[in-house]
Amino acid sequence: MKHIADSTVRRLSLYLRFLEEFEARGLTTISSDELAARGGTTSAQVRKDLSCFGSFGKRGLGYSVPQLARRLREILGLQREWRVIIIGAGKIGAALAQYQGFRQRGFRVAAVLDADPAKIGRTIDGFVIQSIDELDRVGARERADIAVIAVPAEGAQHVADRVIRAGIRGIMNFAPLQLHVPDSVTLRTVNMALELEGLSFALSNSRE
Amino acid sequence: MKHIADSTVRRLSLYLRFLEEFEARGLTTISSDELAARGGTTSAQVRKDLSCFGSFGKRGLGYSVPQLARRLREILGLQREWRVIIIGAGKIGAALAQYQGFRQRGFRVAAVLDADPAKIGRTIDGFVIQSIDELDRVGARERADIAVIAVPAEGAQHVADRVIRAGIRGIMNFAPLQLHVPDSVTLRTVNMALELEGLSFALSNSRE
DNA sequence: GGTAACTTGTGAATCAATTCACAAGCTGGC
DNA sequence: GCCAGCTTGTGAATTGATTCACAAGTTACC
Repeated sequence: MKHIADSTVRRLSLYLRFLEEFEARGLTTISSDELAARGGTTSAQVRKDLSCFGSFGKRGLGYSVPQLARRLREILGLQREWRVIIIGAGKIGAALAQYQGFRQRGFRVAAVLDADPAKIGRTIDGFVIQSIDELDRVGARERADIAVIAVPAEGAQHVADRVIRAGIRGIMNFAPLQLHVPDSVTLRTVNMALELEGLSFALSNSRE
Repeated sequence: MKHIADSTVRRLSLYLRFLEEFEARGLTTISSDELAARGGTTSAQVRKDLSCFGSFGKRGLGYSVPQLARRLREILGLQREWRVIIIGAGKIGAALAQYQGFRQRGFRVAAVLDADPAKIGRTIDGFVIQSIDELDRVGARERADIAVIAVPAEGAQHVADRVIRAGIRGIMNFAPLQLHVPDSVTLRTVNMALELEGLSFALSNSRE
């Protein structure tokens, strides 16, 4: 299959979100124009995005809401459950462990790990915090697919290396730095500082 | 000035992060190659990014670390303090209110607001939670520059509209949906579900 | 059955971002 | 002062993403 751009995948997720809304409202068909309006893009973009994976619409009519939703879930790999390990039981890790949005969309938190001996054994939202030295064991036992790295910047690359050695191939990084991972591993980084600085730049340079 | 792409601004932030590290280690010059290696990009990219704003390097030598860092802080608008209002005192809002990374980079949390009467008056990390109906007043009193929207998806667009009406021109959105804002307002969205689904897609389509 | 009104899917064209490649400039050593 | 060794800054080339534009297909209605 041809390579699919990140931006395309992001938009597919958005489309799916809208489709689920439409589904809940009992609508059965939707046009690329309607999807585009909701996502802040254009109808041509919507059609191009979808055309990467086949043609699901009916000319003159649009797309079947439930059918397209199902197809998008397949494409995004959301029919199955993904098992997530959270590493770092600080503020962010704890917030994520409790976050309902994970579970709702098929991402099940399987364990919470931390390096701090003082935290090990305590519970967060039902999870007993385990030592990060258990990473290999816990990862294997829980058949973890994805690791969420929510540790301070200093330790993050080291943690990432261990995660990869444990055979986990998806990493979501909340540490405020750029991790280096091999091509076989998929990395997404959420860096609040970066986003804020983006706002800072835009605000600084807008009123001219 | 020519329009600067988001991706460029993001990289500038990254470069600044590295420069600060180098500065702390007492290094005085750095080449585009070294910056590129850290950021997972190429030296040509680094030079192009910087060339949007002038030429700061010395041929044959590289860039002065403190000088380039200062210049990047200027470009990104980080010499001044930005005042942030957090709207939504749930899990995410609370985690953000306590997050030290904000303060460290010149973003001062000025207030925390919520719509739930049961929460108003309670404190989070020193902030008395105020009613969202006070938005106009609090925004003006605190001279807020940026609003962080950390409310459930249902209410988010409505909150955004009020934020904009209150004259706030920068929005960082944590609600899992696409907000619509006029061009005069700068919006950044952090959508965990989107990122996770990106991982799901990549993992589903990698082992072929 | 025919026509009017829509909407998709997609090649072609445009617009944007990244990479290439090299002249020009700086430094240190002799 | 001159040469060798680096490194920047930047047009040109390439690669990638988005938008345009339209043929082809579908439905509703008379």
